[in-house]
Amino acid sequence: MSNDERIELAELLFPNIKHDRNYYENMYPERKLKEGAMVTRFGPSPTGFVHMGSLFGSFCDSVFAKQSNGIFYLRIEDTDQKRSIENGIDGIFSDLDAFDIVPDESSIVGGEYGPYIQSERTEIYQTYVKDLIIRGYAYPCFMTEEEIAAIREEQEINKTKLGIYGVYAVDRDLSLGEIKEKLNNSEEYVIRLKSPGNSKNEVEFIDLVKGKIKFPENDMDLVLLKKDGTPTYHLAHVIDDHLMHTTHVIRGDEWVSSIPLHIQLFDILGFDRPQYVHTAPITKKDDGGIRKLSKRKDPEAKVSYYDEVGIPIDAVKLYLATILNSNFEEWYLNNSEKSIDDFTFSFDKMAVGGTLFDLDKLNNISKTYFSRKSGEDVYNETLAWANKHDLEYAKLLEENKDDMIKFLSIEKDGPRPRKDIAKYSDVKEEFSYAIDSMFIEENYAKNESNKVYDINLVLDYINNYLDLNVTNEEWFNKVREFAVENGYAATPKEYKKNPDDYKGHVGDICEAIRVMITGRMKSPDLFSIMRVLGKSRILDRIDLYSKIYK
RNA sequence: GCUGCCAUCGUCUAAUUGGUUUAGGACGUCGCCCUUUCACGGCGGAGAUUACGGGUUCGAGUCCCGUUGGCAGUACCA
Repeated sequence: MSNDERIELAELLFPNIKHDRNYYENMYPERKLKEGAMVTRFGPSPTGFVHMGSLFGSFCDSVFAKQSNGIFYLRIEDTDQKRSIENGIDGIFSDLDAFDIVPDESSIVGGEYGPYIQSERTEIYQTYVKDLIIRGYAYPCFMTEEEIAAIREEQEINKTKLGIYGVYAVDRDLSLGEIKEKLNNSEEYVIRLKSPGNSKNEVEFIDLVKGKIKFPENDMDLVLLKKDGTPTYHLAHVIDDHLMHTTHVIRGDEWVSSIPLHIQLFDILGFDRPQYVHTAPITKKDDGGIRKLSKRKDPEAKVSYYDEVGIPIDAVKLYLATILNSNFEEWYLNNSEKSIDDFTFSFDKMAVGGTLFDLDKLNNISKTYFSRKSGEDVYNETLAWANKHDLEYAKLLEENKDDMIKFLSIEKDGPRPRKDIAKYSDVKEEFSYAIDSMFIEENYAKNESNKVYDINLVLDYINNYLDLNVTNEEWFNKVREFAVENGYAATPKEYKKNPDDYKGHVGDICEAIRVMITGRMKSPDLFSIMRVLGKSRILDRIDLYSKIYK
């Protein structure tokens, strides 16, 4: 086809495209950012809610943009209208928002480089494709699905590479006359790349996490515009990331094999290539095999799962940070005052292979997260959570605010704070003794002890020995005295030496008190609990206990 | 089939870029200690002949080749 014929073809195919590419090049000039600032983007399809994998991706995007004083923007990739679901976009925004991942530019907050929804950029894509046709790098392809399937079958039998390339790209050299004829017959077509590549040549590129990768050059005539004039991911990626001036394309590593195509497209279009960062998937063991975490099969893949179960969002982010950079975990352990924002992430500390999702680790991270929070913070966060997921409990929390904070603050100060809560829902369980109205008979059934304790002994102690206005040490010494007077050993050690000489030891007395006033065998510091409760509530509980066990 | 990536304790990983490594840490697990219980903390154990085989080298977890295994892509889906 001659130059003039290609221009004629381009006009024929895209009569409505009036601008040329310079129009857009001028409309979206280079960003004015500091040296080293990264421009990253998250490009979800509105096909459902955000899952762990894409949350991880967007977390990377935002972290690297933030720490380099760059820009993180969100681009909705909805070029496949068949898969898009209703409210899909809203779901993405609300999920990201819940994790405090805030794009600097998006279809909601706007920005100079929009529109940020691909379905609104069709004209832009077509402008560039029109240019490609004029320059002989693209052509209309009229192959039907059946024809393509037949080719594929043939290729499978011959065990050659699958796809439309070389001799299989039957429409790549159609004459203008032939094309016109098909157009007049209203045959449907797509626009394919007329790949200038040769698979015998090698292309090389640097991936910032995987390093140098070599591929055979792309020689496939891949689809650029679909039958409906909408772009494929490949085309949209190249044009958008160029026009929006993305510096670092961070995406899942299922894309690495398309790299030869993408860099070819960048080159043909005369764009600078971005840096590529391909991240390993988060995986899960399943039936002996390993697969990506799946929204369908794994509840923990759903980002909303964590909120439902009561794992703090920041704990999840902390976990994401530990799988993002292998040196983060140790840093966080050694910097108890710092937060994720204080850590400098780097691409070379990212895992190359897939990472198995480890709920145990998340749990542990969540526990240390809680241990570093003050009682008041734990209270406030738990209340906020309960307001969403357990209104009844939320009400009780509000009614018992002062007490709750006191209980939650026990053994919180000092270098080794308590580390017993992993989820907001644990608070209700672990602190079941904290709220009077929840402290009912059934509580005692849960104390996992079959023992029946000596009520009179405990009453004697409470009435005649307990002084709540002393130090913990003074208090415990008193308990010791009381124990000895009643035939109990002062220490467990003494008891163990001569068990026959005693009825038991101090610990047994504490256990009796603990079970009666908390309903549990385990609790934070007993004396602290008693101080919060006060004598009369202690007596009430003993009274309740005696009703059941007498 | 073709193309590419990956391979260190159950899991996540470290190993100053080939040089005291009896391969380090964290999570999990087990035991002991601390202790009025639990949690925390401390100490310790089990758990990896660095997938396997060859090569280069004075020296290999680290470099090269092969094998095996896992993963991904191979769409008018992203």
